[in-house]
Formats: sequence, structure tokens, C-alpha cells
Amino acid sequence: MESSKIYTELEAKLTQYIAEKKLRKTEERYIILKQICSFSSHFDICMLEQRFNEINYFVSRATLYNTIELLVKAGFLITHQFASKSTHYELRILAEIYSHLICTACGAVREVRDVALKKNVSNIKITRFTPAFSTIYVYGICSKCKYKMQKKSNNNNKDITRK
Amino acid sequence: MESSKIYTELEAKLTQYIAEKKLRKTEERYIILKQICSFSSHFDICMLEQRFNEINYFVSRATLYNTIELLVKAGFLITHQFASKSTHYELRILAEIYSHLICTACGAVREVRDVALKKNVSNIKITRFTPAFSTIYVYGICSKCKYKMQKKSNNNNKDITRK
DNA sequence: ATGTATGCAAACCATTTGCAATGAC
DNA sequence: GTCATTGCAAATGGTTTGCATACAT
Repeated sequence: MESSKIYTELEAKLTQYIAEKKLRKTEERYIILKQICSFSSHFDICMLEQRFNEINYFVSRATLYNTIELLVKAGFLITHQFASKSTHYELRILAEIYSHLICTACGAVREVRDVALKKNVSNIKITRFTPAFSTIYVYGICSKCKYKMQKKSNNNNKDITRK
Repeated sequence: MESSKIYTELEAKLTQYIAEKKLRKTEERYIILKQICSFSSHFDICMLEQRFNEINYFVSRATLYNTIELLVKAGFLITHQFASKSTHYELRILAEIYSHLICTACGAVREVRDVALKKNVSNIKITRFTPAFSTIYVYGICSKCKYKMQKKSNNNNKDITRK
């Protein structure tokens, strides 16, 4: 789905949520949602702040945190904690589609579509729990790091034989 | 598996790892591993520190962090980031068995055994990535919170009809 | 007019870092 | 004796908090 299309859909839902909860329709909330929709993948507060610098629109960091909290509560965003310190966020409608591959050597995160797998997991039948959505992290070694390791291992072998 | 049995197994593996990497066999590293094995589930640094208080054995926080880092690198521990600020750790051999149910209302984390599902996910076939293990978080509403919500909703309805 | 939301600055706190002392090899 | 590891204290940095101001209702 296109970013602007996603925004249009979520804008309506946000308006509905704000009305339901009797909150206030502030310009900030909508422009933050809009910028979030422009990310193709997960992002953190720092990246969002940069984005606002680029479009020359000022929002305080406190408001970014407040609004993100609101969007998480409302179920628009989900949170991730990868290797980096900062919390990463992702639109829930994207997170419902993607699983994450995390390289334990370099920390790189790659997203892969596997709707069937995700559905399987989210539809898990458990007593005393009503599932809504799920996140899947598969840890392993990316091809770049694997290549580096093999090269290193080869060099070590050479060293040994040279002795 | 019993905690002491797990420790015996991991103790040997740690010795092997230390030898391979040409590190040093310090008392601290082994007792930290031992205490970690005594947790039945995930824990954070603070809980580990408390545990050392209880057994009246002093280890500095820096060493706790250093050793945990070592154990993560060695593949004995995996990390979780739940709602609380601090990073949680879990023995990988436990994490390979359990998935996590997280209540989005109260933050409670419940572990469920589903070996088949976990295997399914970890054996995912992807190009340019060699999977090792996976974590699955299913978000939803726990029965306690669901009950509270229903009660609240019922009360609201009563209020409306009374007006 | 009222009270929520924003902006700012200070506080918080888990984690990291630098460095001297210790002790495994 | 050498150098990795420990312990301590200070620094770091993402996030939270308190409060005055702005503004949606």
C-alpha cells in the first residue's frame, strides 16, 4: 500500500479515536501521524525528529513522545527493541505482515513478508488470553557476516598450515 | 529440566567457550551463570543483583553487565524487551521452548510452551540468512484485564440507562 | 472559561565507559 | 610479569516529569 493511502485510512481512524476518548484534535497529532506513515519501515524518535527538521516544522520532543504513546495505546503503532538503545516503532498494519530477521553478528534487521506464518502465530489458541497481533524475531547470521566469518576462518587455516 | 542439571550442562559449555576464546576462568563468571540458572524464567540485572544480595556474595554491577554480555555473545542467553525499562534475559534453552504472551493492558508476560510452533518459525527458509533461533511475542488481552473491561463496560451501560 | 496539549528544562535511571587495582595465566 | 577482568565512580543518552504557556473545546 502507498504511504498516502495508509495515512488517509489512519487519519480517519485517529479522528474517530480522538472523538471516542474525548481528546483534542491538534495539528501536531495529525502531522506526526503523517510523517510516521512516510517511513517505509520501523523508525525511532530520533529519526522522526530528523524528518521534522527536513520539512522545517517544529514539534517538541515531549510532544513526539506523547503522541507516539497515544498512537501505541490506540493500537496504530507497535514497538520493537532491537540492539540499538532507542525504542523503534512500526505501523501495526505493516507489522502484521512482516517478520524480522536479526543478525546476531552485526545487528542488521531485515523484514520479510510471511503473512501465512504471521497469521498462524496470531491465531494461536490459548486459554485465558485473547490474542490481537504478534511479532516474530528470527535471530541468525546474515549473508554478509557469514561471508566474513568464512573468509576469516580460511585465513586462520592458512596461518596454521604455514607454521 | 532441573536448574542444577541445566547448570551442569552449561558450566561445561562455558568452560569450553572460555578455552576457545582464550578468556579467563574467573569465579565470578561461574557463579553468575549458576544464579542465572536458578531463575525459572526471564530476569533483569536488578533481579540478579538482588539474588547475589540474598546469597551474600558480592559482585559489582559492571561485572554483571560484562558477564551477561559474554553469555549473550556465547549464545547462552537471549534478550527480551518487555514494557519495563530494563532489558530482560532468558536462558536460550528455555527461550527455544517458550513463546511469550504479553497483555497490552497491564503488561503482564506469560510464557507458553509450543515447541512445534517455535520449530516452525526457526526453520523458516530465507535466502541470504541462516536462522539460529527465534522469539515470538503474541500481544493481546489477558483474562484478568478482559474481565475488568467487561465489568467497566457493564457499569457504563447501567449509568446510561439510569439517566 | 476550562482544562488538555504543547514546549522547555531538569530529573531519572539503566547502561556504558575510563581507570586503578586485582588476579588468572 | 603480562594483560584480561574486576570494582568503582563518573558520564551517557533515551525517556520521563513538572510546570508555565498556548490553544481546542
